[in-house]
Parts: sequence; structure tokens; C-alpha cells
Amino acid sequence: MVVSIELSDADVDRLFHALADATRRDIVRRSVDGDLSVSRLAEDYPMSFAAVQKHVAVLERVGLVTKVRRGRELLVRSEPETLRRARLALDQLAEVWEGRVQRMAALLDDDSTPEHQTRTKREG
Amino acid sequence: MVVSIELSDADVDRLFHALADATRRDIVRRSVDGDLSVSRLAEDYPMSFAAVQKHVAVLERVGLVTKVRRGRELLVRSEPETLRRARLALDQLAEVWEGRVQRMAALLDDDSTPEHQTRTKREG
DNA sequence: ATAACCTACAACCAAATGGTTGTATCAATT
DNA sequence: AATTGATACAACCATTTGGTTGTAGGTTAT
Repeated sequence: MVVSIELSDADVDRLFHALADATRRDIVRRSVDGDLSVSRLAEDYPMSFAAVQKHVAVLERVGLVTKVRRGRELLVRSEPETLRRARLALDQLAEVWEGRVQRMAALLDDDSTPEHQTRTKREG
Repeated sequence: MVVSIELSDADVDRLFHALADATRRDIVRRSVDGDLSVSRLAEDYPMSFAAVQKHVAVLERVGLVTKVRRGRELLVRSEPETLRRARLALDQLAEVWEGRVQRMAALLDDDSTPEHQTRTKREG
């Protein structure tokens, strides 16, 4: 079972930054099966091998991909769990609107009984 | 009804970049009710008014917030629809893993009948 | 052993980012 | 009309980013 620790602000910063580049997102997509080496990946982008290497390093630092040695090459594999955390961060941002709906309901409905709204509680 | 047009790579770049800053994410959170002006928002960050103004501009450019004039101030309101699009972009990235599951199933099960896999289609 | 291939990493550069201060505009108040 | 408050925007600066080339270290194959 994955514990899914809470991400710090800095973590979320880095995670979204890693995702804010089309080349990096493409690398994540192509690395799902974990059977492509860095040089193989690099073949399909209009930039140097070293540039692609840097992109992979950015993804690796935030845990969006991992590298596994096979012979003289490193196979890149993307990690769905980290992407799931990015989604979680987005969801937590979106939660504020749910809270707003809650508050609006409370204004309209006096029986909104805020003492047992366990559904809206954040799990710490 | 919101049409939810497809985002270009550059759009997703800008969207995730806008979200890759803790101050900007906080502004989005605080602007849910749309009752805070730029200067009111700026009061709570350890930086100049102009810096916060720039952050709001970044959010505005990608549609994460809009500004509405009220007297001499501009009220900032965050736009849930744009955040929903960010989530959609994440989901489309995550789809590749579903595709992988699909392909693995096809290897194990000869009757995977790829000609009528309507279940895997995303609703727009 | 030597050659060929894959990766790592440093040095360098241009452009973008995130901050600053200063000045101008515009609306509201007096 | 003059003042005050809120915003806009330009100029500037330091740091980061995304690219480059070059060099060096392992691993495989000949």
C-alpha cells in the first residue's frame, strides 16, 4: 500500500514545473512501458542528446520517471504514482470551490447543520 | 454549456507553469469568492504590490482568474473551469497507463477484440 | 585491447522568470 | 480642484531555465 505523503509547496512547485514542458510530458508518455533508453528517447526530439538528458533529469528529480540500467543503456520508466500526486494537488486546489458551495448552502439553508459535515473535512 | 476546447501543448505549458508557484496557487484559493482586490491580496505576501500584480497577470493570461472592476478596485475571481482543464490535461497524460493495461490484456487474452473497445473512450 | 556506444557532467550562453523601484493613470472622496 | 487609493506599466537586476558543445567514464562487441 502506498502511503501518499503530503506534498510540500516546494514539491508541488517542482512537480508542476516538470509538467509545464511539452517535451517532458511527451517523455513521460513514451516511457510508460519502460523500454526506451535515454538515447532512444532523444532520437525523436529536435535538440541535442544532452538537452533530453536534462529533461529526463528534471522528471527523475520529481519522481515522474525512474531509470533502470540494462547493459550499457538506462531504460526510462514513468511513475504513475507521482502523476497521481499531481492530480491530488489539483484536486485539493479545486476543493476550495466545494467549500464555497458549502458556505453558500449554509447561507440559503439554515438547517445546513455545520456540526456534522464530516464529508467536507480534510484528511490531514 | 461549456465547450471545453482541446488545449494546445503551449496552452498546457502555460497552464502548468502558472500553477507551479505557491503564491499563485494561494491567490487562486483566496479568490474563489471573487471578493478580494489585488491590493487586498497583496497585503498578505512578503513581496511588493507590483510582484503580486504580476502573479495575478500570469493567472489571468491562462484564464485561472478574471478581474472585475468595482469602483476603483479590481476584484479577482478564480475560474474553476480552467482548473478543470488542467485536470483534464493530467488525465490525458494518465491515459497512457490505461492504454498500457489494455495492451497487456491484449497479450494475455486473445479475445480482447480491439474493434469494439468503446469503454475506453473518454467522454468529452 | 580497441572501437563503438551510452551516459554523465561541466562550462558556457541567451532568454525567461521573479523580484525590485519609479512613474503615470484613473476613480473616489473631500 | 486637489488628494487619496488602486492599478498599470516600464526599466532594471539577479537567478533560473533550456539549450549548446566538449570531455570523460563505463559497457558491449569485435
